[in-house]
This record gives sequence, structure tokens and C-alpha cells, in this order.
Amino acid sequence: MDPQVQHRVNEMCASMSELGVNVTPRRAKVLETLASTDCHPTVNEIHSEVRRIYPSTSLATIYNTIELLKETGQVLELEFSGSPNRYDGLRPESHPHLICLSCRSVEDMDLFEIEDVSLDRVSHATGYNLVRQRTDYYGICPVCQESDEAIRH
Amino acid sequence: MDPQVQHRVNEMCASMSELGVNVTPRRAKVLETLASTDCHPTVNEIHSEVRRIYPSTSLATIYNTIELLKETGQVLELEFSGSPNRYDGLRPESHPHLICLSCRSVEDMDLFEIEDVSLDRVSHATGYNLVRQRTDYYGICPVCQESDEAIRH
DNA sequence: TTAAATGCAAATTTTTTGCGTGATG
DNA sequence: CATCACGCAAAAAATTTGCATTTAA
Repeated sequence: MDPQVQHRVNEMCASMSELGVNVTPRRAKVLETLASTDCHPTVNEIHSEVRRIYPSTSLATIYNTIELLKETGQVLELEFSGSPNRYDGLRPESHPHLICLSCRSVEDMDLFEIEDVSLDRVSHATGYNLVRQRTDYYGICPVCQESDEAIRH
Repeated sequence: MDPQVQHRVNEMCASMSELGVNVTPRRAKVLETLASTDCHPTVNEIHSEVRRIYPSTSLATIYNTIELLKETGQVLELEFSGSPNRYDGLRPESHPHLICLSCRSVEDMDLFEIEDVSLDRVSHATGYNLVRQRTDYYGICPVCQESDEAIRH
């Protein structure tokens, strides 16, 4: 396993143990799946991946494990209505995403262009006790722009 | 009707006409409801409001009307999974929101603390053809903080 | 043997769709 | 009379829940 992935899995395991729950083989596989990709998988995609090793795994177990990770702040959940939620277990802290309206891909966006506004500053300015933020940019990704071009010609 | 509300309703009517659809009385009432509040109502809340005037209105008509508004960029849809979407018809352009995890309130956040990063700049930096953004801050609103205090004492 | 983890299926919730009726120009 | 609007109900999709069984310390 890639050392960076291993490191994240260890972090996630540690926080589950702190929560007082066991990291069973199925749960471990969920963590590994989340830590192994930056594609922001859906619950179904995680389910399929886990089933490759433990074919009898149910969807409820995936939801359950993700719930535990959410409680410990070890996974970022991007909610959508109508389409399945996407999960980021590689970088669970708040960070911006690029979302393609055509192919539904979700990419991490690096911050070089954006000055991050700290939650503390906004909390102070608004009186809210803020715990996380969500920043998404919606549009058409370069690949889909190409495809659209191709179709037009 | 408040002149600011009237102005927004007019804008929304105009864009629906441009789309080539009629602004029927029920649709007009949906627009008015959206323009009359900054509470970011759900589809159900809009439905209830419209039914006060047109009691036979169906939920499908609300969804249908909102779909038309989305097509013309005249309403901002905040998607949530598990809980109903929230709509902002007063300020349909992308702007940040404060979302209370306790009472589920959604408030507009004024920009004084945040330097807005233009879509153009991010588009250029990423190669995406971006059309909108979403920025949410999640936490506990001042009112709920008070209630929590009260409970503790 | 006791508690936690899990599979399974049903229930819930939100949104969408299809179809037939009715209003309107 | 032709088209658009709309109510109604079913369908679809995602997530949650309840319960019985299995697993494992």
C-alpha cells in the first residue's frame, strides 16, 4: 500500500479506536478505499470496492462506517440532492472542490488561487460557532469541454 | 407589496417570459413567495404559502416552477441530501450562506469579511468553464448557542 | 456469554415522471 | 381546437431504521 494511503488509514483507524469502536476487516476496507482515491467515491462505489474482498458486505455497513468517520471528522461529505453524496477521505478538512456539471466528476482544488478565509474570522464576524465550510465551483471540466467541441464538429 | 420584492418579481417574470412560458397566477405566487423572504424556503414551505391563495395547487407545480427559474438563473438552489433543498430567489447570484447545524436555518452572509474570488479567475487557473459557486459555513447560530447555554444551566 | 457488528428488508424522505383533465388564447 | 398548465398518483432514488443473526472478545 502506498505510504501516504497507509498513513491516512492509520489516522482513521486511530480515530475510530478513540471512538471506542472496533476496526473490523470490512470497516478497514472502507477506510482503505476512501484513502486510496481522490475521486470522491459514492457509497455505492465504496460498496463495490469492499465487495471485491468481502462479497457479502451490505450497503448498510458502508453507511454505518461512514457515519462513524463523520463523527470523528475523518471524512468530508459532499451532499447532493438527487444524486448520491460524494466522500473525501484523503483530505477530510474543509477545502474547495471543482464539480463538473456534465460528467459529475469532483476534483480537489488546490488553494494557490484562493486566499482561505479562516473559520475563526467568519465566526467572529457573524457570531456563529462555525465548524466547517464548503466551497464548490460548478462548471464544465476541460475533458467535457473537449467532448462538446468534438460533437459540434 | 414591498417595492424591492416587486422588483424581483418583475425580473423573474421577465425571464420566464423570455423563456417563452406563461406566468400563470400560481407561478406568480411562487415567484412572490420566493422574493418575499430571505429565509431560504423549502419546496414544501413554498407549497403551503401558495396554497393559502390557491388551495388546489400541487407540489409538482412548485417543483416545475422552480425548475423554470433555475433554467433562467433566477433562483439559487442549495442542495442537501436527506433534508429538503432550500431556495434563494431574492439573491439568485452565487453568494455565501451561514447554515445552522442545530436549527437548520440558512442565512445570507454579507461579504464584508470575504474577498470574493471571481469565477473568471478560478476558471482561468483550472481550465474549467465555471458558471457558479457555492460557499457555505456550517456551525451553530447565535440563537441556538443561547438555547444550549440555557439547557446547561 | 455478552456486546458489538452485520445482513436483509422494509420504511422514510425527497424529487421526478407519466398521464389525463382542464383552462386559455 | 390546439397547446400549455396542472393535479394526481405512481415511480425512482438515496438514505435510514428495525430486527434477527453472526461474529468475536
